Amino acid sequence: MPELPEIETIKRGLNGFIKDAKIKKITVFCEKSFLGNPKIAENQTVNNLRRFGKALVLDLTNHKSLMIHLRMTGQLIFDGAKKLASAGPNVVEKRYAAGHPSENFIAALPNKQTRVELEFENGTLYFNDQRKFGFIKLLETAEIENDSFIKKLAKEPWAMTAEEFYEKLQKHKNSAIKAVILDQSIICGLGNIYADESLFAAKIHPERKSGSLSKIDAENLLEAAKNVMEKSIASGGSTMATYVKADGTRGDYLELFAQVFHREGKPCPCCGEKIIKTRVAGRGTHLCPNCQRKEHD
DNA sequence: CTAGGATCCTGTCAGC
DNA sequence: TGCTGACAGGATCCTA
Repeated sequence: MPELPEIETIKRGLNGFIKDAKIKKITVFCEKSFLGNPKIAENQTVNNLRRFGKALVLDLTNHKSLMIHLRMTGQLIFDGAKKLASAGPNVVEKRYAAGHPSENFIAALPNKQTRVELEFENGTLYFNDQRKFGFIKLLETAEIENDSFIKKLAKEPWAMTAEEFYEKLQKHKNSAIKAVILDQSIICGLGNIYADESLFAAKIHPERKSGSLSKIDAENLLEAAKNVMEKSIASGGSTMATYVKADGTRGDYLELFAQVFHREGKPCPCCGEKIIKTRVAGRGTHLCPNCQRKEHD
């Protein structure tokens, strides 16, 4: 899915469209994609957009909130006009799309993969999700922090000290480091892409036991995680803007920053060795066998 | 408690 | 062409 940088991008992007906008009607096409009674969120205004790790939360006027998790293939696509008057009369941007990159960003909606549709006064927000792992959940605003998922989230890399991170790695010393940094209760925000990118940047082999990392390794890895995610947020994450190039052809937003992810067979940007793809912690894993050594002293 | 694997679901792609 | 299995930007549940 969409990892932390994508959700942060979605939050910032949607803010201009749906903050202070009223939800007129909610249509649920797939029952398991919406938890709770959608009627309760109708005729309510979105006061605030918040992010908790990879979850997006829309706070409503009636002290309820919609918690949205995109998981692997979720997307949020808004079709309509920007709310901000500052957008002016010549609003070019009529659609804002972000999340799992696919043709849905530019397709006619709703379509086969549309699970929930939220009609606002100024447009429509589509929640698309091919694999149905994602969901929208209606909760009391006061209960958001007590939600089982949000409650166990660890700190984000920016809020964590290298010492803290190192201590956490020691607690899971027999697991592969990649598995450990994918665990949201240990460090929050990384997914499969940024885990691979962070490990590459810190020159750490994904299969190394967490306990074999030195304090310096831990510090480097934490720094790398911050850097790769900041860079992705700065480039707009996975959005319609990065998916459709200026000439109308399809691009891959990974081109903007990925050094190893989806680059198997291509030269390592650091040493020229061929990037390889393996399997670690049950996930496809990309690395440079020269820059990231398993053996170390 | 940790660690690893199966599982939820749909779609696409490589290999016969 | 049609079938089959592998796999996918996540997290949880079950087992040992």
